[in-house]
Amino acid sequence: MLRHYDALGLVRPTGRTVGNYREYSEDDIRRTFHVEGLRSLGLSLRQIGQALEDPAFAPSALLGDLIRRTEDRLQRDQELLERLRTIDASAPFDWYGVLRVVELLHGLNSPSAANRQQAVLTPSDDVPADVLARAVLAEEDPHVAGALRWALARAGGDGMAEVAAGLSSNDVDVRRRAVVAISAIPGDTATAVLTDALEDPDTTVRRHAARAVGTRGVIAAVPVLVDMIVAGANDVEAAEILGELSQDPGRADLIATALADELATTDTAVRIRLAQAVVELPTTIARSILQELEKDDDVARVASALRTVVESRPTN
Amino acid sequence: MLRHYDALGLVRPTGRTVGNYREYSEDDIRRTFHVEGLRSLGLSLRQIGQALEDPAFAPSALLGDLIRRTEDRLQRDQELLERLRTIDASAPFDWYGVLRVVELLHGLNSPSAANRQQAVLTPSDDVPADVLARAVLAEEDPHVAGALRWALARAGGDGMAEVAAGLSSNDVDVRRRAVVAISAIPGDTATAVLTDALEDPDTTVRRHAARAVGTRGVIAAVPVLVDMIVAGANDVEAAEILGELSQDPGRADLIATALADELATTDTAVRIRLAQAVVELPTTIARSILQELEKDDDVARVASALRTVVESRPTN
DNA sequence: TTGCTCCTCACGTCACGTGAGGTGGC
DNA sequence: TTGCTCCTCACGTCACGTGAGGTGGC
Repeated sequence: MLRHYDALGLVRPTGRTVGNYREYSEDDIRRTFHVEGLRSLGLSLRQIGQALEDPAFAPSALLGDLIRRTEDRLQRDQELLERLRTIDASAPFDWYGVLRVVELLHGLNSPSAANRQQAVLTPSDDVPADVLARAVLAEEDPHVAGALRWALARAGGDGMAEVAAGLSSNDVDVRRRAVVAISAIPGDTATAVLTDALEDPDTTVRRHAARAVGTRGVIAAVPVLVDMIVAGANDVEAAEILGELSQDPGRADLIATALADELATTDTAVRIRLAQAVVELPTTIARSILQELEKDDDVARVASALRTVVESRPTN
Repeated sequence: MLRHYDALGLVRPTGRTVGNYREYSEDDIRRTFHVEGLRSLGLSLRQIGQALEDPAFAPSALLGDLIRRTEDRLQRDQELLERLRTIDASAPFDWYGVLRVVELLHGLNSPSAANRQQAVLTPSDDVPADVLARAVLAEEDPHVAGALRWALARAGGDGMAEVAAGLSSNDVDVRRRAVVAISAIPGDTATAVLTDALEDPDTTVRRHAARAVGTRGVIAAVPVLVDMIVAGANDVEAAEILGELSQDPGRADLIATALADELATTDTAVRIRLAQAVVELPTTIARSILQELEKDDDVARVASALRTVVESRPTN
C-alpha cells in the first residue's frame, strides 16, 4: 500500500535510508493517516489526492455524491439479499433450479401484469411456495392474483405461514388478499387461520373468512354470516352456508335463534332477507319461524309464499 | 459484453455470418440470459462458468457464501452511511474539517475508554454537537461521560434535540445519561426538556431532573424534591434547592405545605429529615413548623435544636 | 554465514469500456 | 457514394497483490 501511494505520488516518503529503505517523517505519517481517513469514507485515491492538494475543493458536493451512491448500494444490496435468501430457502437441487427461481422472481417483479401472469403460469414443479405467498399478498391485478392463488393452493400448505402472516399486516388490503388466498387452500391449518380471521377489524376480511370457514363446517362463522344477511352482503350465499351448517341437528337451533334474534329490527327489507334465509333451514324449524312471521303485516305475504316453498319440498 | 463473454469462452456464438458478424442461436441466447441471471445474484463470471458447466456444483455452499458477503457489505455500508451523514451534517468548511470529524468518530468508537477520553478532549472548535450527543447517550465509562457532557455543554444548545430524544428511549440507562447531560446545559430549552423529565417513570431520572430544574427555579420540581427528602436520597441537596425556591414569597407557603404534609408519617427518621429541610425555609415559616414539631415527643429535641439555629441567623 | 526485511520491475485481478483502424450491407 | 453496424487488437480502469530476482543490516 505504501509503495502504491508512493508510485502514485500520493504519499512520498521524505527521505531514504542508506540502504534505500523508504523513510517517513512525522508529516508523511500524518498524511498517510489522512489518506486512510478519507479512504474510510469511500473516496478514490484520485479524489483523495485532489482533496489533500486543494482542501477547499467542494467537500459537500463530494460528500453528497458519496451519500447518494451509498444509499443506492444499500438499496440494491438489500434487494439482492432478499432474493438470495429466498433462493437459498428453496434449496435448489442444481443451478438450473436457481435459475428457475431467479426467472420467477424477475417475472413476478415485472411492472407489467401480463409478464407477472406469464411468470405464474410457467409450469415449474419446484416453485418455492413462500415466493408465491409474498407475491399474492402484494398483487393488485385481480387476474394475476387469481393465478397466484391457484398456484399457491397447488403448492400445498407450504406457503401457509407466509400468507397467514399477511393477516397480521396493518395494511387492510394485504389482509384482504391474505384471507382470499387462504380461502383457496384446503386443510385444517388454513381453516384454523381463517377462523381467527373472523375477529378481524375489517368487515370485508371477516366476511371472506366466514364464507370460507362456514363452508368448511365451522360454527363460529354463524354471527358473521347472519350479519351478512342483515347487511345484504352476499346474503344469498351466506344463507346457503347457514343452511348447510344447520344440517347438523345440534346446530340447527342455534342458527335458527341467531336469525330469529335479528327479526326484531324495524327494517322491512332486512326482515324479508332473513325470512328468505330461514327457507334454507330444516323444514320443521323453517316452518315454525315463517308461521310466526305471517302474523307480521309487513312481511306476512312474503313469509306465506316462502312457507309454501318450504312445505312443498321433500321432507329431509 | 457479448464480445467479452465470447473471449472468455463463457458464451460462444454458434456461428458467424458471411461478414464475420457473431450469430447467436436460440440456445446461445438462453445461455446468455442464464449468465445474466446468475450475475444478478453476484456470482463472478468464473463462478458462472463453473455453475453452467457442472450444474450440480454445490449451489447451496456458494449461495451461503454470497449471502454472508452481502450481509457484511450491508453492515459496512450502513455504518459508512451513518458516518457520511454525520459528517455532511457538520457542514465541514474544508477537507481538514472532514478529517477532524472522521478522527473524532474513530476515537469515540474505540473500545478503549482512554482513547475515547482522548478523542473528546482533543481541542477542536467545530465538533458537531450531535456526534457528542449520540456519544453521551451511549457512553458507559463515567469519566468519558463526564468529558462528553462538558464538551456538549461547551458546544451550546446544538446537540439538545439529539440528547432530548434520548429521554424518549425505552432504555432506562439512555434516559439517565440524557437527563444528566442535559442538566449540564444551560438555557430555556434544556430547562423545558428537563421539566418534562419530572414525569419520567424512572425514579433516578425524575430526581436528576428535579435537582437540575429546581436549581433553575422551576416550582414543578417541588414534589420530587420533597420525595427525595422523604426517601433520604440526596436529601440535603434537595432541601437546599427547596430553600432557594422558597426565597420567592409566593412559593414559600406552597413548599412549606408540601413538607408539612409529609410529617404525618410514622417514620421518625423521615420526620427528622423533614425537620432538617424546614431549616432552609424562610425564618418565620421555619419557626412555626419547628415549634409545632416540638410538641412531638419523637423529634422534639431535634426540632428544638434546629429552631435554635433558625432563631440565631440574621433575619431575611 | 544465515534469516529477515525491504527494494524494483513486471504482470495479474475483475468485468468490462474505449479508441483506432478496418469492413460488409443498405 | 454515404452512414451505419459490426469486426479485431490493444490498452485503460481501480487499488492494490504477487512473484522474481536482488540487497542491506543483524
